[in-house]
Amino acid sequence: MTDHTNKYEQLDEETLFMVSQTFKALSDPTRIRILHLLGEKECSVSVIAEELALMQSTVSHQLRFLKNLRLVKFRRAGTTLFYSIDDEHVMTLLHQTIHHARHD
Amino acid sequence: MTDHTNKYEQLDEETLFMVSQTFKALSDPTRIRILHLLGEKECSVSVIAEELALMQSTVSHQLRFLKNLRLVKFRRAGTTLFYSIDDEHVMTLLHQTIHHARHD
DNA sequence: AACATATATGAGCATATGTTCATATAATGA
DNA sequence: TCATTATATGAACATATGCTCATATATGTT
Repeated sequence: MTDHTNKYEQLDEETLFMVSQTFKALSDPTRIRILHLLGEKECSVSVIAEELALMQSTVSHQLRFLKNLRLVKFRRAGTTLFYSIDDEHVMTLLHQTIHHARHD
Repeated sequence: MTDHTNKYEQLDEETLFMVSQTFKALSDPTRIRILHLLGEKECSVSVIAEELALMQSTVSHQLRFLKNLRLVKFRRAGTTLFYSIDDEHVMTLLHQTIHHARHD
């Protein structure tokens, strides 16, 4: 027999954690600006800092955060590290939301 | 002439704020659980508290937060308030991200 | 090796966030 | 009106967050 009591199915702990982490990454203006810039072009830390008028330290801290969540990756060229997007799905979320914010 | 310097176009302040607010709403496990439940069915405050094992006060505070951002709405029936989803776009973001979290 | 350049990191600080407790408000019924 | 039920609210508190400063690390150059 099919269960017709229709009890609500909770989100499991692990999914809940992953989902909240993903949205947390996108909830800070600085991180949004960094991701949006990296969506346009691969950038070094210093270029990000310059384009967005942020302290090098601030950028570096936020890049570590984004790297831990595997939203960005980097390649080394001498002493310079070039960062780029590593999660297209999250960029899709970002672009959808930017579009939504602008057209409502 | 077209500008070939290809300067990066910043996100404007207002968009940045709206986008970060939207993601902030989705960045907390309690709010995610509430929204996910309301996505299944319209619920009173006390039912939400019971189903999710949360204090009535906690639910009420979070509902105020979500109501301020117009993510939920409510209708009154006597002393009971029935809350429901008021932003399908944000629910789409949530469901996409849940799906993504589960299938990677 | 000594130095310069690019980036990373830890500590300290101010602010933001989420929960709980106690209480207020609102609608209903006796 | 008084009591009851459902919800909202403010204060207090603990924790999380993001920035800045100072400094460490890593690579390349002379």
